[in-house]
Amino acid sequence: MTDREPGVPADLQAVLAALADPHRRRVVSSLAREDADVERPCGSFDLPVSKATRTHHFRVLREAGLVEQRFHGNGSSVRLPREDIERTYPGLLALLVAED
Amino acid sequence: MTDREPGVPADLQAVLAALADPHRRRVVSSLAREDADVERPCGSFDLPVSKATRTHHFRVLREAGLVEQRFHGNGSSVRLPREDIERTYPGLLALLVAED
DNA sequence: ATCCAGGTACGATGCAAGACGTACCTCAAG
DNA sequence: CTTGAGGTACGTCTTGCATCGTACCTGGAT
Repeated sequence: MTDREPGVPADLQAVLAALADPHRRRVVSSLAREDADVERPCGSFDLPVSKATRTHHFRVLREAGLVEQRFHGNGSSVRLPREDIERTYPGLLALLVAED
Repeated sequence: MTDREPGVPADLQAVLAALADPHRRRVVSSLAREDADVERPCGSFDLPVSKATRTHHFRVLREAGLVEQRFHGNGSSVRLPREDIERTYPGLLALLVAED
């Protein structure tokens, strides 16, 4: 089963709301720092929260269009739709990468 | 008077949290669309909220370093520290201006 | 002096959102 | 088949935050 989300970033309101959470921002900036648009398992970001909460955060990111999530049965991975984000909100990812 | 170091935007966390609110984002993008760094009375952004709430929002914006607020007795005005913001978070204002 | 518009401080309220436990699902490895 | 890891759904708890009313302050206009 190769489900993919639409892939178009949501409105700026949703995007900023999603990024206003430190855990979610950390996921996105972590992906944005990768060399390419690599697909990473959701568990590879060690978020100090429970499984249920992690599911919640990835849902918010997905619905904001900030990640594409692929479900493969007993696991799931995320990928940063860099092109789409960059086209809609140019410079946004650079801001996150520059942090710290 | 919670004055921070003047002219320096706060960390990205505070900035994004401040911009996650539609009313506050509207104030900033409205200022960012001005021709120059003009000083505008706080009442000139017609926010559909009470006086107390407006005070609250301007405080958040001020503490995030997104506006400079000048108090002149019985009134107050805000100004966008465009240079400072642009230096710390290049491209941020452009994102807000581009919003419909 | 009085009034009023513009602001702040404080306290209260209502709701959204983050966090969690539990139950349940699916697949892969034993 | 059984087990365990990774995920989701649901209900709940709790915290944070936007909002407001009220009281109070200040300065300009009447």
